[in-house]
Amino acid sequence: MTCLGLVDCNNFYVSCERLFDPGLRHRPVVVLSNNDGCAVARSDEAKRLGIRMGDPWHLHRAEWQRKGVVIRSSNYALYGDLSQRVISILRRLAPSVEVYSIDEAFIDLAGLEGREEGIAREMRATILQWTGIPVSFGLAPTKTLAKVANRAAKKDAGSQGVKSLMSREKQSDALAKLEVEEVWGVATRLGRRLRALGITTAVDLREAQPDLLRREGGVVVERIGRELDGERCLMLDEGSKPARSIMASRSFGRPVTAQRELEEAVASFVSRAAEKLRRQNLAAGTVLVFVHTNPFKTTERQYSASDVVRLPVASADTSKLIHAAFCAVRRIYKQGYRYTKAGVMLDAIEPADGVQGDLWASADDWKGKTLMRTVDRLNRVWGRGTMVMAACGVNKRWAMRSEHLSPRYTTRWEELLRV
DNA sequence: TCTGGGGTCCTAGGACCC
DNA sequence: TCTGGGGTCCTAGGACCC
Repeated sequence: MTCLGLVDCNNFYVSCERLFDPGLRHRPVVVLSNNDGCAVARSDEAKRLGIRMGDPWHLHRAEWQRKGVVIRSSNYALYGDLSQRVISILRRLAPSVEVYSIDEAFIDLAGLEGREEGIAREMRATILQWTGIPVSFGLAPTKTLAKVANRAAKKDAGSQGVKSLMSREKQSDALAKLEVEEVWGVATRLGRRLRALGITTAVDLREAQPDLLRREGGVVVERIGRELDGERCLMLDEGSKPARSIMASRSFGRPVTAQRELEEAVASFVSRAAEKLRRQNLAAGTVLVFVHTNPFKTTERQYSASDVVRLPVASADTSKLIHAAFCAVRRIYKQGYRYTKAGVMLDAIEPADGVQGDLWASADDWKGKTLMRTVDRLNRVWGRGTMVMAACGVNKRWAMRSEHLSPRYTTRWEELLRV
């Protein structure tokens, strides 16, 4: 059985702040979001005080002060830099690494089975020594189980930051203790539906029939169930895919009412998003603008709207994108409302050289050369690991169109042709 | 006065084509 | 003008993640 590791930096933003201010150690620390809006990271001490993710600062300010909580505004440049350092060490130590988020990565430990715990402990010590960032390792045969393992590594002090769920018995133990909503990919909505079926713990989800899960929650939930059962459905994805959408948005510090002000904000969002676009050598085909009033002010009149403008030709040119965005603003702006947030989303993204984003092989050609050529082109254009529309598995009724017929996806044409 | 800012994937369903 | 199977492509919106 092959082994995956999930490496997760502990309370990442807080750990970063502590590196540069050791006086923060052993104290309750909270890092706030942009505009100092709400808590986005808490130290263990802060968590013990009952401070939750997303707690708004302005509502808890006095209370936190009383409890001696140290507050920090976020510094994403710093976190990004430290994240890169951790990742580069991982890349040196592991054969393949998938960066999942700013503070998490999956690593492949295939071929190291039996020694994975020792190896993880060594990696952990190295990362701590070289960067000062404490990390936790979860080891398991699938990504979803590795998530469970990682959580156990953090919760269980005796594990010292490394937890292996490579054996079925250990998996059963850990899953029995886990509420279904705590499984990666299940949140309140899906949790509610699963509970209605009598599935209340992660182990229930593992034991459930895949076709039941398919019927109730689609391919996503089926996949989660199989993954918990030790079947690998989510593969390690090393190739960093080009972005499919790029967004820039902000809450305003104070309510905005004039169209003029909205336009100014939108123009700055577009220019930021366009920069990101160009840095990745991409162009956008559509520009979406959204605005809304303060949803927390239930007594005020609410309004929210969005509008998409299609460009005749995909572009990364800031002025063209701004022009499109202003058309959208003109359509959605209404006088008399107090806007507190707006944003811009660039979509229909394609490589700047003008090659179309989606590549198709029609069903007639499934066994033929066209498919091979399509996948080939796909790999050339997008890099590897990006084809998601192709499914392998039972395939009698291709009329299902975009329904994914298999819980597994692949970009390897050998595998596609085998279907 | 003040409640983040990004993203991804999947599904349903409509318009349209041969 | 209608029938109908088979298929493409796109969009909106839901759900989730960090």
